[in-house]
Amino acid sequence: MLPWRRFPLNEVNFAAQKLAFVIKYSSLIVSSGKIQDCDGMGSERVDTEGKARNKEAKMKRRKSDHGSTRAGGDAIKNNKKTPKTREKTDLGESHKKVMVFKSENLDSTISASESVKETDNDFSARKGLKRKWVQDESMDSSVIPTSKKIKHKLGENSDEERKTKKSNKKMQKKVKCEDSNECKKPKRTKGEIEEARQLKIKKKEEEEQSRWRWWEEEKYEDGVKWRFLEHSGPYFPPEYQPLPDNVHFYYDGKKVKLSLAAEEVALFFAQMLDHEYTTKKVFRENFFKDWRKEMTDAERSLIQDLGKCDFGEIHAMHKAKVEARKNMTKEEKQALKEANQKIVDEFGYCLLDHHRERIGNFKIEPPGLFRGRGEHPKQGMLKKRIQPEDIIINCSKEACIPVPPAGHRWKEVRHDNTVTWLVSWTENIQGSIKYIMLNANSKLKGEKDWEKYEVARKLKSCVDNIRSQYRSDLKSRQMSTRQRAVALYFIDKLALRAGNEKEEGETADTVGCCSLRVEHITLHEQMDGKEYVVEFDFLGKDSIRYYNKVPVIKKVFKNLKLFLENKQPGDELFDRLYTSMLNKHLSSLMPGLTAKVFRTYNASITLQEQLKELTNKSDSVAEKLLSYNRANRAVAILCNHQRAPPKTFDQSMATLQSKIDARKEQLALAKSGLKQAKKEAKAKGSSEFKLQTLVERKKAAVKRCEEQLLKMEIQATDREENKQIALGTSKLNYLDPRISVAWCKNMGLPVDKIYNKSQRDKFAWAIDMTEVDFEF
DNA sequence: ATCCGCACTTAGAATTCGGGTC
DNA sequence: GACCCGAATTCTAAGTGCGGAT
Repeated sequence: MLPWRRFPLNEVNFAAQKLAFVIKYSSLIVSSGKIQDCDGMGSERVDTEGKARNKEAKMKRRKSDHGSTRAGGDAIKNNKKTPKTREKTDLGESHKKVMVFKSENLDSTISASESVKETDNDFSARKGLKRKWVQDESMDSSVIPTSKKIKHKLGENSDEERKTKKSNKKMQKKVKCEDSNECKKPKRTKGEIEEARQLKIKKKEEEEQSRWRWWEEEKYEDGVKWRFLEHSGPYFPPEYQPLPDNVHFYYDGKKVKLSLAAEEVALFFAQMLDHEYTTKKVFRENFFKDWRKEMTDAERSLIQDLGKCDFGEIHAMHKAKVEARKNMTKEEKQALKEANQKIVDEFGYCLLDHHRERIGNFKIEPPGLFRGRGEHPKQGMLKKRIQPEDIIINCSKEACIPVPPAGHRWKEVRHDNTVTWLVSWTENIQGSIKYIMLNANSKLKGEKDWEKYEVARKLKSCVDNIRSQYRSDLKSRQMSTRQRAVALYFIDKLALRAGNEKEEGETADTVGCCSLRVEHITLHEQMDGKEYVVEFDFLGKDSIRYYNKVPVIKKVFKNLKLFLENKQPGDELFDRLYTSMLNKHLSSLMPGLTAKVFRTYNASITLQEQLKELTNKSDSVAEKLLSYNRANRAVAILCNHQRAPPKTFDQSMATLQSKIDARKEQLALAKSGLKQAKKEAKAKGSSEFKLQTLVERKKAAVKRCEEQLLKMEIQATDREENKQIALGTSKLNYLDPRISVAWCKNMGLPVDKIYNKSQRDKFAWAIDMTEVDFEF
């Protein structure tokens, strides 16, 4: 690697540092406790008008910026902002990040872009491929239930094939029975349980065999997502059931019988009464406004004050219903489960290019009160019931078009194979479009996912150049270029999101990199013994707080100082920068490169490096898994994936601790037992066979005890470290699964130690194709 | 050139499942 | 067999970014 391509030394996160961090960060997180409230930072929020003015000014500048050459010379004098006191956001116990990693540049490896080939679209050739597939891995539609019409399309495999397959399965089952003890110990309720278990195993095998190995097929021509698509349409939630006669709503102490529409909305509110939402002013106001819209004139003139409404009985009824559900008999639960399964069978699958694919969300979202995240201005608004007349169906021309519910018709039926959705509707809160799409284990999603990681790998080979480019851009004479360079520095180093512009008043006030405001950063020439520290404090996606103190290079620091000149807290930090410009620039550096690719790249490369550093082949399984989780955790911290600590966290930790203590006692007991046995054996001479075996047995007991203790202790460490960190998001969306699969192979671990069933399904392509020596 | 609608990914919370324990 | 708890799944909000209309 050429020296000039590298980050200067103070930027490189050395392996030793990182290792120390990983070992240390657990204690940091554990000991950090509560973070200060944002408002404690002395930052002020500007009123909406102020922000709107800002935006306007930015728009004007956007037009004139071309001519500007002197950096900072044309800084805008901002309008005076009127600060507004804002309701405090309860951020809960989020962890304080003390250090964030940066991945060091690795020697570039040219990535395998060949996997994303775009060629032959000769359908007959493809057909041949497919036919081959059908023969090789016939789908047994008699086992996996489908809706009628989908089933008949599936009937491509001959009975003969089916028979052979079945007999194969029988053989497999027999073998299994012989070498496992499953057959030997029939359980209490044996018959049924055993049968169910066998059925499950069988189903699993079937699934494995019927998996569409799309990654072995050629890709379609650009833009074409499918050639044939058939489905049963959406599943609608049940109609509203009026309240029983003994449940009443009271207004101002008097019983009021509400109209059906008003009653339904009242129930939405009553259901949420235990939730904090219903105490919030904005929520209550929005709800009340929308509720009144649903009332009859008479109701509207009577019910004027939400405070006088008594939903007590409705709330109690709802709670009783929930309780009753919990207390259902086994038979009732079983019946319910079967009914649900029937719905899944009918609506949960579609047929896409001769393959049966699972749909991700085939149920229409039921009506209710909108629950935004954070301080959402629209929280509490009524989310309306979706009618078939709101629904657009997308499927093949040749397919059976799903039938709308009786007496209804679809808004539209279209046949657009350049999109992946099956059903769409427009939601009434933001006016945005909602879609029904395929499950994550589908070809459509999997292929895209694979492609995403290939783009990120491509970035690996040119990231050095890009870094040196934005570093030299820090000195650019053009203000917008400098801002772009600093933003890129943050996006790369801190894995910040792009930060698109948002419509004022439509959503919670959250920001990403390009939309950062002056109030979100504080500059410290010196802090905690470090130079040029930037302190970030803002709410990001989902109103999750990002708090971090980061030492930056001098040039970045000086630029930030410049950007802050003559600005108010509510002004934009990067007033000359837009995500569109940034992405346009990035795509000129590398095709397909956008801001979010950096997140994927840095996440995956961090995982790979961490795994390399943290794991040894000689470690025990539990230790390996702890290391894997720690590597995963390092990524989650980098990407700021937080979660509310589980409600039962303290309790479950205590339980685990008491188990550990008990095990320790047991171990001590086992040890003294061993000692005693050894003593006796020695006294009676080694000829005593019985005593010798006793010693061996005791030894084994001690060893077992020790192992179990270690395992539990590791589990406790893992859980403690994970208190407020969510691993799932990075695992599912940012970490190239091939890194994990290769690691498993290297470590001699089965993949199901790190991926559960649905994760294995989602990453089937990676599990199938990854070799031990895979390098991201 | 800019805006905006659209499509699709990413996100944490809520709910449900299922296996272990008493 | 009831109950409890962590894991898995579901749900849907909230982002990103492309590309066509203007």
